[in-house]
Amino acid sequence: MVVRGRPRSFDRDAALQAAMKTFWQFGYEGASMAVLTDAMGINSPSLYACFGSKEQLFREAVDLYLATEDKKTRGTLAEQTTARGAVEAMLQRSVANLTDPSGCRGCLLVLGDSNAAPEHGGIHQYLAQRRKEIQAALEERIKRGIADGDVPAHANIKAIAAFFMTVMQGLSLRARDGASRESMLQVGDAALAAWEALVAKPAASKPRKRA
Amino acid sequence: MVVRGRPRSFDRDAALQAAMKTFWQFGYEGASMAVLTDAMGINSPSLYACFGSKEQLFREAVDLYLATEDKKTRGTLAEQTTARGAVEAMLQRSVANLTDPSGCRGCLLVLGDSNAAPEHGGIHQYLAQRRKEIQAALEERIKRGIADGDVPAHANIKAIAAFFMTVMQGLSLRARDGASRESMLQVGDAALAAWEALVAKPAASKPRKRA
DNA sequence: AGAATTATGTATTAATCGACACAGAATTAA
DNA sequence: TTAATTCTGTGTCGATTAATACATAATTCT
Repeated sequence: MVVRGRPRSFDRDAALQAAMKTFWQFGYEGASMAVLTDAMGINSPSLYACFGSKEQLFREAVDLYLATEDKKTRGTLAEQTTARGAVEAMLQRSVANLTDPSGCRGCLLVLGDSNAAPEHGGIHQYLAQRRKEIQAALEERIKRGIADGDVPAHANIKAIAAFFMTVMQGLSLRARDGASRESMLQVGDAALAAWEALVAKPAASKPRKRA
Repeated sequence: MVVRGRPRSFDRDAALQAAMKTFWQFGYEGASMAVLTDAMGINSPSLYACFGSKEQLFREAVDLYLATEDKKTRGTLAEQTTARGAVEAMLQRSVANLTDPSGCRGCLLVLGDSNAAPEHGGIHQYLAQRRKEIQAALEERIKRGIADGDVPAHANIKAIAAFFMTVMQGLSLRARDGASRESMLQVGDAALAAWEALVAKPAASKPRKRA
């Protein structure tokens, strides 16, 4: 099946990857059409004809990000033999990703919709959903740890996953602020230091006073 | 000393507070002049005559935020008798602040410059400096814990402070995403669970393999 | 070849951005 | 009262935003 009219003069995949890196670096609103078309090497009519709109382009860029950058991080979850090892590897892999030397610091999923413009609620919801999925994957990995026997059965899975997600989101902000990889690894280690206490403590109502 | 010309017809402090809440809710770029002047109840020439520019207004708003909202959080650091208690109180106070029921969720210092528009580098630097000061205050509080004897002398102060700052920054993001106060308190508790391990471990080079 | 189809480049659209010109209003000083 | 001063409201400035109109180029189908 051959397409009929004038053939496209640019590589769609390459243009999408350029768009992804641009969104990664500047966020959704920060990546203006002028910046995007310049980075992609095309004019705006070509962009709209090929991708529909800026928002649809962004969604495709996010999907590409998930399929490439983020997949490596999530892959580490499955590889490790214990839940703790998986979280440790995830943190280290995440820091490596966040301090990308090519200039795209931070996580597209976290910083892409950083300014909450109400008219771009679709963007916000789309990313929030993706973040939710990642947290769910983390919960599943911890649950597997219970099945494997390396995590106590009474561990508060949701709280533990929320904690490590919060740390990774905070690391995204600090990466964008120029934090060194070394200092971020230290933060990851510090978070991991909570592991034993977290899995040991049952999901009790919070005792605000302690001995 | 009486001012000469036509008197100002609005309350400067009230207008500044309205601006602060607007910046708090929308961030620097999200708070457009139209939104600001509407919230402040004045026209843009009055805003410029009174505050200079949008950027100067933002800096004054940040200062007001520090002097009011954030001061309460920092005050808890000094009140507590131990460094651990101070961090615990800080986390709880921070969560309360981040889940402000008036609709301003998250921290102005963290989310105010969320989109890194290169032309607004001054805004970014200003907030980054304020965040740095807060982290320094946290380091000082832990250092005091060493002096008071409730923190081991070999504790890695900078790493501990960076860790809890990272958690609080992550909590800002999750607050903006609508996380419940309950879930955020759980995250704070989880972070605090790392305390004993953190202060116990000397600032050694990271042993990536563990028993 | 000629019609049909699709992409490209130039130029432009309406809307919004931050910022300000200007005239009139409100006050004090002389 | 008159001049000087300062603030207010209307209106608008040039720049930038995302998104297209339009004519032309390049390809396939008949």
